[in-house]
Amino acid sequence: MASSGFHTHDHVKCVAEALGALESYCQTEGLKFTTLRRRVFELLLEEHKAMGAYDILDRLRTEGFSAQPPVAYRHLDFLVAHGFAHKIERLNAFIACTHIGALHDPAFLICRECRTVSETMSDSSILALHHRASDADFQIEESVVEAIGTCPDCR
Amino acid sequence: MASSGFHTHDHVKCVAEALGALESYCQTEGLKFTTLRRRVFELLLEEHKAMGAYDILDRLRTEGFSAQPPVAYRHLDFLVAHGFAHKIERLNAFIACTHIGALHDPAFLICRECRTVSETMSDSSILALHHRASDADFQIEESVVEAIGTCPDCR
DNA sequence: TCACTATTGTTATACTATAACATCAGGAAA
DNA sequence: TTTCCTGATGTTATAGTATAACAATAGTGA
Ligand SMILES: [Zn+2]
Ligand SMILES: [Zn+2]
Ligand SMILES: [Zn+2]
Ligand SMILES: [Zn+2]
Repeated sequence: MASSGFHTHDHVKCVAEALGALESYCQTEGLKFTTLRRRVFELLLEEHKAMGAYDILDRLRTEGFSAQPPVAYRHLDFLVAHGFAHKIERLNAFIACTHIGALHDPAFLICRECRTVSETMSDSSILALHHRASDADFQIEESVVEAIGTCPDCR
Repeated sequence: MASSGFHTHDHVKCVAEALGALESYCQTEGLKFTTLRRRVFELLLEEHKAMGAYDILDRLRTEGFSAQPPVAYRHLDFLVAHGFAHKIERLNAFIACTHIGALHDPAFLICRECRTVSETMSDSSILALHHRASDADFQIEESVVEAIGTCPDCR
């Protein structure tokens, strides 16, 4: 068991399921489950903490991969585009999705000390905005809901 | 009348009130209402659109002010710290607050085409995240709620 | 074989933000 | 008045984040 999203869970299973989901997604969509795609996702999955693109890059470099900025961004963007990761705007960083396969507008609890992130599938604050948006004839395409604070472990 | 937040309003009055609020705030807090503070705020107030720090800088430069990055960030940070502006994380840009003086957790509707922003005062009690946060013994210190889409004018 | 497409490699550059320190102006204390 | 302190501004340099553009490669199917 490991701490995640500020509660304990079976993280080994958590990682295995996520990797399995990416592999079968790639198969059914005709995408390649390449070494780098897998490895970048594994790095994001190691802990439930936000990682910057350049953190990823440093890890890849020590493992002997090519480590120019575009390789990190390419694979992170791939994961985000297909719903396996999210960008945390407040931190300019990335996190593995913990609700893979579910259509969702994620909301995050982010510890400013340790960068641990807990993901929720939706949040009523965005519903209020949807209401206001329809009043204004505004079409919401994407939402960012992030709460920054300190987690129990960092207090 | 001008369009703002996707609805018409008296923008001349809107600007005048905001500048007046900053001036009296500075007086009561013993802060100086300097030319640059005033000018940066005026630039943000020109339209209800998010402006990047370097957009501000370009404007200052054409007006003969010193235009090194720290001058833009210093005054933008000043406005944000005292509640007269907000940072739009999704755009790495800034916007004048439209609810000056009110304690609020703002939420934004942001047009991806024209960068026009409409600000809502979200009642933080409606955040489902707060509920989840207290379950997890997580203390929220700050929130980011942004919806990105297209406004009526850009369709 | 050939052509096509997806993926990866590489160089260069753009965009965003802050650290650190020098200078200046105004007000309070000596 | 002179000195000192504080807040504000000026300036240089650098750190951190992200993308454009194009070359090379590998696999697929005609
Ligand atoms: Zn886990
Ligand atoms: Zn998710
Ligand atoms: Zn207005
Ligand atoms: Zn506001």
